[in-house]
Amino acid sequence: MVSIVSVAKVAGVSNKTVSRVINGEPYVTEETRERVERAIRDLGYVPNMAARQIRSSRSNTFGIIADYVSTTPYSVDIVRGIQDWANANGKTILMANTGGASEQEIKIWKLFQSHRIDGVLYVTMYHRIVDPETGDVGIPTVMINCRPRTGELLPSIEPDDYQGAQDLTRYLLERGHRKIGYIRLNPILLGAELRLDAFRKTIGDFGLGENDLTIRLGMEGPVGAEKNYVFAAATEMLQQKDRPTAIMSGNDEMAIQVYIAAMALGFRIPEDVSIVGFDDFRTVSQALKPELTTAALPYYNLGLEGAELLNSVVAGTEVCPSRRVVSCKLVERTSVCSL
Amino acid sequence: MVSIVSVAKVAGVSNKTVSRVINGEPYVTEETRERVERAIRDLGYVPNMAARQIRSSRSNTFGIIADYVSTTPYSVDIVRGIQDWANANGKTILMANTGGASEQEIKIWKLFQSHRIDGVLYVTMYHRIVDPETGDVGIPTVMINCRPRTGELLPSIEPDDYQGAQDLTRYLLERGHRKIGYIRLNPILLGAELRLDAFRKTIGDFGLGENDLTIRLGMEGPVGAEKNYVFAAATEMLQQKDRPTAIMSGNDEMAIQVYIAAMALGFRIPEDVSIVGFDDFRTVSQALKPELTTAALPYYNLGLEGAELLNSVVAGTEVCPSRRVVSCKLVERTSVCSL
DNA sequence: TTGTACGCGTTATCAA
DNA sequence: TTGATAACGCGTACAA
Repeated sequence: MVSIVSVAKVAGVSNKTVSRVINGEPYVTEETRERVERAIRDLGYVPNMAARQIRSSRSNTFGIIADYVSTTPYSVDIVRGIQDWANANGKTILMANTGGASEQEIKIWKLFQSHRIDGVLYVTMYHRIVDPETGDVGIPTVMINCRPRTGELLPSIEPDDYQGAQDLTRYLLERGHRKIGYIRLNPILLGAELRLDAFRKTIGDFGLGENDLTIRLGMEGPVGAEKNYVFAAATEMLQQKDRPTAIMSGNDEMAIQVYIAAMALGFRIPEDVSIVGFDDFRTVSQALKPELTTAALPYYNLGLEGAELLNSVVAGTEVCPSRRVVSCKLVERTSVCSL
Repeated sequence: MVSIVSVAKVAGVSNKTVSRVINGEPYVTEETRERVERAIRDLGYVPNMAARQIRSSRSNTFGIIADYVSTTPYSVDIVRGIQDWANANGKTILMANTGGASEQEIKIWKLFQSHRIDGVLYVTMYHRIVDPETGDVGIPTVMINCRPRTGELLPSIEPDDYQGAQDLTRYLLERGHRKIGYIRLNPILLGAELRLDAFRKTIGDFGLGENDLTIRLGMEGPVGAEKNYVFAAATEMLQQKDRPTAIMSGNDEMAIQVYIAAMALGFRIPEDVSIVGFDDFRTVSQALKPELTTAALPYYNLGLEGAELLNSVVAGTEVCPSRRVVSCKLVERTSVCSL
C-alpha cells in the first residue's frame, strides 16, 4: 500500500512535509505543496486512518448501539440523521444492533472499546425508558429516542409526543369535532402515556368532559408479540349510538385497521368519520386513501441533533446531562373534515 | 490507555507472549496463559484494532455502500443480515449511504479506502440494475439486490422475483381463480418485469389466455416522486362486468389501496375478491384485515449470503463472478379464498 | 520553511 | 516455549 513515505520519496521531500500538506498546515511553499500534491495524485495515495488514530489516540469515530432501530421501518431515519451529520463533520460511524439481547450489548461495548470509539449514541426503536448496559466503560454516551431510568445521568434527546398529540387534538377540536375516539398505543411505549395525557388534557382544557371521549386499548404485550385489538376496538367504537365523529389512532399503522373497520361498516372517510394517525410513517400515511393526517415524529432531527450533542459531550463543551425534546410536526392531509 | 506492554509487565512476560495468548496461538504454557489472562482482566485490557490493522494490513472490515437502503422500511433487513454475519465472524461493518448522489458515492469509496476496507457490499433499496461508481478502486465488491449493467463483472446476489410471483400465481390458480387482475409495480424496478413475466407465463402454462387477465399499471415515475394509480386501477378493475375474483398487487404497500378500493365498492375480502401482495412487508401485511397473503422477499438472507460471498471473494476462494438468486417464500395468511 | 528521530500498539521474524 | 527487536503509517518535538 502506498504510504506517506513513498509520496515523500517521489516528491523529493521529507515525510513530515507530506504530512503538512495533507493536513493543510502552514509553512509550506506553494511550489513544494504542488509537488507533493501531484505525487499524491500520481500514486493514488489515501491516508491510513488506523495509523492516524494510533498516533493521535482519537478515532474520530462514533458508535451507534441500537436495539432494533436499523432493522425496523420506523426509526431508520434516526440513523440517517446521524450518518448525515457524521458525513458533514468528518466522523466515522460504527453501527451495531443488540437485537434486544443484553449479552450482545456487552459484546458491542467491547467492540467499540477495541475501536477506541470517541462516543456512543444509544438508540432505540420505540420511544422508551431503558437501562443501558454500558459495560461500565467510561465512553461518553447520548441517548436517542429513549431515556435512562432515574439514577443514571446520561444526556438524552427525545421526540415531543405530548406536543404532537396536543396539536392533533386541537386540530380536530378546531374543526368542530366534539365526540372523539382514541385508540391507545401499547402501554409499554413511552409515547402511549404521553400522547394519551395530551389528548385528555387538551380535551379537558377545551371544556369537554370524559363522556365526550371513547378511549380503547389498541395493542398490548411485549414488542414483537403484541396482541392486536385495533380492528375490534374501532368497530365497536363506531357502532355506539353516540359514535365519535373523529378517531385518533395511536399511530399510523393502527390507522390502517381503523380505516378498514370504518369502511366495513359503510362509513366514508372523512365525511362520516375523520381519522388521524401519529408518526407520519409515510409508507402507510401516503398509501391510505384518503391520505392520512398525522404528526411526524422528528426522527431525522433526533439523529442529527443527537450526534451534534454527543460531539459537544466528547469535546467537553456540554456540561450537565441535559434532556432535550424535539417537536413533532403536524402533517395535514385529507383524512379529516370540518363539521 | 492500557496496552499490550502494560499487560506484559504485570504478567511478567514479553509482549509477544501476551500477543500469543490474545490470538490463541500455540506454544504457551497453561500456567503462562493464565497469568497473562489474569493480567488482562485486572487491567481491563482491550486490543486496539487500529494498531492491529497497521501491522497486519488487514482491517477485517467490510463496507456497506447503499443508496437509501438503511433509510427505508423495505430493505433494512439486508443490513441486519450483513451485520449478523459480521458479528458472528468477527468482522466490523462500516456503513455509508449515497442518498442517490454519485459525488457522495465517490467520497464514500475514498472513505473506505482510507479505512483499508477488505471488501465492499453494494446494496440497493429496490431490486435494480446499476452502474456502480467504484471510483476505480480495486476493492473486492459484491452487489446485493442489484446487478451491474452488462460490461462490469461483479458478483451479485438477488431475490428471485420470478419464482415468487410464479408461486403466488399458482397459489391463486390452485384455489380455483380463473379471472385474475394484476396491478403492476413501477416499471423502473427490476422486480416489475420479472414478476409480471412470471404471472403471464404461469397463467399461460395453465391454459388460460390474455382475456382472462386484467393488467393495469399501478405506479410510474422516478423513485420518491412516483405517480400513483393504484386506487383508480383497482376500482376500475373491480367495476368490470367480468370482474376478477382475485387481484395480485405489485407489492404489499399497493395492496392497501386495493383493499380500500374493494371495500369502498362494498366487496368483502376474501369472499368477493381475493388479494395477494408481494414483499411481506409485515407492517402492512399483518396490519391489513384480513391479513395479507404474500411472497416474502428474502432480504435477511440476501445480506447474510452476500456477506458470506464477499468473504469468499476477499479470501480468493470465489473465482468467477457469479450471479446468485435467493428464493422468495410464500407466506399464507387469510386474504385468499378458494372458489 | 524543512527535515530527523522517535513513539503509538500491534504482529512478525528469528534467535534463545 | 519464550523473548528481543524490527516494522507498519503517521504525527510530534525539536533541530536545522
